[in-house]
Amino acid sequence: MSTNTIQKPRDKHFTTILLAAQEEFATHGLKGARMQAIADRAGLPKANVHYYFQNKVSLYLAVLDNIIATWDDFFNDVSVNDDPATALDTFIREKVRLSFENPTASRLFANEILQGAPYLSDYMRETLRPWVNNRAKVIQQWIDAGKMTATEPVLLIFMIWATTQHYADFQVQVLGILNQKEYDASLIKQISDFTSQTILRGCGLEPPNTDATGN
Amino acid sequence: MSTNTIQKPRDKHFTTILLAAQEEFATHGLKGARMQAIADRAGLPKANVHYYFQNKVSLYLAVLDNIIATWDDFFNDVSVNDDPATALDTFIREKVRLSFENPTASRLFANEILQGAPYLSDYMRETLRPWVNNRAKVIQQWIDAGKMTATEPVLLIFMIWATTQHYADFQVQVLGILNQKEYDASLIKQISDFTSQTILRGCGLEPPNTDATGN
DNA sequence: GTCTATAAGCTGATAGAC
DNA sequence: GTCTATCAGCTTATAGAC
Repeated sequence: MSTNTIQKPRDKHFTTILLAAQEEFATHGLKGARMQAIADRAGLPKANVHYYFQNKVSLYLAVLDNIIATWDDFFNDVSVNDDPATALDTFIREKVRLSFENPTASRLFANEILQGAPYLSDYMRETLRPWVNNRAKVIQQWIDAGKMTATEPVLLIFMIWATTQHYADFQVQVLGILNQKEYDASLIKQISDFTSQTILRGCGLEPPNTDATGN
Repeated sequence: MSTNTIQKPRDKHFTTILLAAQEEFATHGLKGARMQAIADRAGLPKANVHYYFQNKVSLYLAVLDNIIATWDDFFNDVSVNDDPATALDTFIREKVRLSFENPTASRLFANEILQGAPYLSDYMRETLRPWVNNRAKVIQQWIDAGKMTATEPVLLIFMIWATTQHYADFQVQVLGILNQKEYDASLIKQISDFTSQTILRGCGLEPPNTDATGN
């Protein structure tokens, strides 16, 4: 009973607080977030939050770590031999899906960057930059192999990020303009199709059939 | 001397504070911004800020008003009779230019939306939504006239916003990945060309020649 | 582990001299 | 109009009972 009751999430409250903090930080940023508001979102007294996390910054770092750890990227395993249309289509659709599934994570990331990325500069230099350069190389190889129109691979990645994350970060604006209360399945489908088709055509690629495959 | 010395900007300090506040609010949002930090950016004592602006919220509203007033939109005067490729190319390039010229305004706007647009809901409903619907109608007329491929006009506008504003809002990330200290003219040209060409091709339009026009 | 109460310091805003 | 000094209230963080 001593060794086999170890749980990775130290406590259910640990996770609860982490999620509550993610929402608060995503909305107001590090400086704007209030420990009391995080406690309220978690439905716990403020002192309880401090029991699990030493202070505001360490809680913020824990949230950032947690997000980056689950920051799946469906463009990792792509290589020259893959079909660029299929690979880019999958990448774009997965990014759109993530935006709707976990908008808070995207917003928190956006807030951190807006504030100058004070706590993510290491991650950007050591992880994100190499990742982008590596993926850009694959796109360049597709271009060199005549599989797609010449373009700027890194700017293409920026465009995919910007377009897909827009629906998470600017959700309030998008819904306000569309005069809708929330995203529904048909809108998400429409956005996925539009984004993939437009960007793929922009790269001189023929978008895969979307109706038959169902995605 | 009594009537003809009226100046619209009540004072040079008025403008100085407004700009300092714009930077602080753009970086940290309303809650995260500090009046002391605004005063420091303006190079004035904190009490001086309160002399010109009653409180934090009214200063924030003044900054928002100031931004929206100068929020030129180069897609206003477009009509069915215009060439969609030229009109969209101009719109995209002007949005890119604004992103590099006044990134702070874009970032402030982004921060307000991330926080749920508490002070811009009226503007979004009464000004922005009608504007988008109106411009979407023109795009739809181009499609109906066979001037461009069928697409979703509103989503196209979102895509242009997202792609162009990305370079202002995520400047730190973009420069970090490109391993550059700041945006230079050749990079801006490259981004303008890429963004316009990719989106126009994505709409089934032939991008205008960019080298000759020097745009 | 949980929670109330409170200390210590920060922040918005103002009073009042110049 | 400008600026120093300062107050009142908010915010982080902890002490200590349970």
